[in-house]
Amino acid sequence: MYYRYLGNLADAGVERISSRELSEALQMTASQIRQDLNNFGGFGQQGYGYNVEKLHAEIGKIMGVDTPHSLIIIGAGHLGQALAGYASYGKRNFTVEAIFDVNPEIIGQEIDGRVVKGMDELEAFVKENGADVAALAVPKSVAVEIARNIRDWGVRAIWNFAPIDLELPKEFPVENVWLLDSLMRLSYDLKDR
Amino acid sequence: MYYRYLGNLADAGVERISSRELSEALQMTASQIRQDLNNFGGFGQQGYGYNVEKLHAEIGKIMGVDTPHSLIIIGAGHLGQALAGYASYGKRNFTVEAIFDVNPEIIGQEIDGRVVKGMDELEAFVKENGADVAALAVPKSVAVEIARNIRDWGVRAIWNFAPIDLELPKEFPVENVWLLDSLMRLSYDLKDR
DNA sequence: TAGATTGTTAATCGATTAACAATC
DNA sequence: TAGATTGTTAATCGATTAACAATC
Repeated sequence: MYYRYLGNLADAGVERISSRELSEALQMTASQIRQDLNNFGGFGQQGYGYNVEKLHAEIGKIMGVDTPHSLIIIGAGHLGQALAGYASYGKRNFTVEAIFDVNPEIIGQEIDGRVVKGMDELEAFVKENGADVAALAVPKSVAVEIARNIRDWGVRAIWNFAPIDLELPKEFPVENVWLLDSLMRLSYDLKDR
Repeated sequence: MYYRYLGNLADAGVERISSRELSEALQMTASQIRQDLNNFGGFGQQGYGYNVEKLHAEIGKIMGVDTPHSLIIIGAGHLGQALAGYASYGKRNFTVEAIFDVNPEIIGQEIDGRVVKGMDELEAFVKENGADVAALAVPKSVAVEIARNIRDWGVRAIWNFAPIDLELPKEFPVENVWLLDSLMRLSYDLKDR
């Protein structure tokens, strides 16, 4: 959240910001912000506040944005194609290296300049090239098995869009993007209004 | 989280579950679970535990899943099309009512059996039919303005996929789905491993 | 030097956990 | 009746807020 907001400020040409100003924009207390930032280091300066660009860069470093990461996309259905065409990965230093699907009609097609590979090529590809993150956009019926396999083959983390628990050891990094959960929060917000 | 897990249990035919068993599956304490559930009502029974189907239904009611909701999709690019084709809305009692785009080449095309309407039809559509939720899958350069408009016209909540703060009054329900944020959490998890 | 604002400690608050009586 | 497990109170813990000395 800090990273995103500071990026916007930097784009807008803002040079410095105080914890009080940040607190108004982000709807939290200035104390909270100073505590948070201080857990990672003294990024501010008494009497001045924080330099926007420097703070943005520091938080980026903490989050690992300064390290390039490779991304492969598994499943080239609607969602997989949307993920493949998503233009902003570069902003977080990610690069899409390959896209895979089982469907023979999709294999060989071009999506945003990349030819979709068959699932039978996945094992060899991962073993040869590795992959920092695999976006899993496949039906939930096959997600668990694919997840287990790609982890064994060398994928380091999974960005999971299948609405199911992947059952991997809990130290293995998984980010679940469960769209229905967020839609359900809206249905809750709409109650009794 | 409870709703999702209990749904899986129900599908698997599990009839009853105790807070202790739930706590093992969900990686939290049994105390926590009993506290959480009791805040909404006494759904369990001493000596027995919780009836899976009943608890699932109760949580559904709390979340508003028992009320049907309408959904419109604004922006029929890759992401909008993926959202339009997403099959599982019914599970949360949502129905996709219409899809809109500005691009003349896309307008009139069929996506999963629905004809894409032009953005110039949006105002009339919303004023006439209303919409509980609008999924906003448009470039961030136009997102803020569209958001302001559709709220004025009668959309009750926004499911926002544009990576920008929509600047709506904070009592208006907005769920931001910021994919790069979750990808960035993975980049953080991958640090120093 | 005076004003501003951080870094940091202490106080407060709320959330989590533990414990156990109630009861199925 | 005995065993199991909830509902709920009390104890603990951690996170947030307030306050202020340090310092730019």
